[in-house]
Amino acid sequence: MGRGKIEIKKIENASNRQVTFSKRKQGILKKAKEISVLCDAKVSLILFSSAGKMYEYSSPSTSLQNILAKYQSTSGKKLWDARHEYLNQELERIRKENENMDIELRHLRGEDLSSLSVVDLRNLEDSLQIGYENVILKKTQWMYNELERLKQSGDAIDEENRRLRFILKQQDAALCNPTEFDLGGNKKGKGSSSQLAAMQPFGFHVQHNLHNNK
Amino acid sequence: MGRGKIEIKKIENASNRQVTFSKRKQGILKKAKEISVLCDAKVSLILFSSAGKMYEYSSPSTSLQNILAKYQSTSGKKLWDARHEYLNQELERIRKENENMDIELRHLRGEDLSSLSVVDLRNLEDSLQIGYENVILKKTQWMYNELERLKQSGDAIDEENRRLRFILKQQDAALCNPTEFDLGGNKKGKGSSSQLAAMQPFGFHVQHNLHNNK
DNA sequence: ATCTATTAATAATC
DNA sequence: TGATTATTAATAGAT
Repeated sequence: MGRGKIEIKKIENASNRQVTFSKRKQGILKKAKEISVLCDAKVSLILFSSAGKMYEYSSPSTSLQNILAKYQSTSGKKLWDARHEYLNQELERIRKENENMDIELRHLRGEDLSSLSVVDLRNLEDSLQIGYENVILKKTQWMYNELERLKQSGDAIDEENRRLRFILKQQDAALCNPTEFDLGGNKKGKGSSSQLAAMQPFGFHVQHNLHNNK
Repeated sequence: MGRGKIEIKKIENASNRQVTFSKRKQGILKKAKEISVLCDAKVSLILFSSAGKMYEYSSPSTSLQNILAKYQSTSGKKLWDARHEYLNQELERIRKENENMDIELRHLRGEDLSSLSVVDLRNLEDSLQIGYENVILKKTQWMYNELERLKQSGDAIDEENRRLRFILKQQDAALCNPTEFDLGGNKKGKGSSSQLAAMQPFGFHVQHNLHNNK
């Protein structure tokens, strides 16, 4: 029905597919209504477009729930019992996973060690060492970056400083008044080092002597 | 479509109604297949005749269960009961908990540190130190216990040794034969120390100098 | 069930 | 999108 016959296979052009879906959706929903009225049938129709939009029809005076309940008792297939089963299993699985993780976390925090064998303790020790070293590495990296950033900002401040001194000297010369301001004796990097101290919320804490007995 | 137009209202003649249901059922099932193929749509169609016979169509590669799950999440309507709601929520909650633990574990192993702030890094560092110290403490404790145990077992061996020597001496005396066996010159603790060495699968590894910069 | 006159659905086009 | 229309598809009623 239409200007030409079409083959029943996926319409590749997404736009055409969408248009066809829209038209046929209208058609099938109408058919669903008609059969339910004409034949006093219970009908449930759910459609999802390829874009994920949902459309549904449920025959009047019968909710989808009722139809599904009837579906289950008629077909013998379990819909929510199966779903229920799945959820329970999944929950059980994840709970176990969770417990294992919790134990591992406690061990890494040095708690509940009594149940561990010496070999376990030794592995834990290694794991903690590796973790510690990685953290220190990361922190050191961050500090280098920060220092670099502050050094550059310090350079900019020095530059500004020199510019200001130059302007002052020019002004002095222009006024023929040989006043000398001591601007605090700024040397390259001094501004930045005080800034750095202010930004550090902690001591350096770098300890790379973990392997001394290995 | 047909020899005459019909009004869409319940067909009172049961026989005609059944015939019409049969014909239209065929038609709507075909339409359902067609739209699912042509438009790559997910379709679920369930039909009950007034006589209670059931017919269904589910688009391939999507079970009715999947469609219903999607129906629920899309429409927000609940198809199954409060128990399921609870299971779903619980699952969601535990999954989240799980993810958090996983992240924490990775951090403690020194992985995925890039997202952390310096303060986080510092806390991680402390946590690792504390964990490490606790593990070392536990291991040291274990070793002391082991030493004590071996010492006592050594004592027992010495005791046994003395008993054997005494018996031999008595036998010698009884035989009036003054033979002297050197039983290996066992002194208290010698047996136990070699046993200890055999039982230790590793070096001592005790490192209590973690706080030297604190 | 099968047939077929008719209506309904819709593919192509605008 | 929305409307039009030439065609095909579905089906009501008859057999």
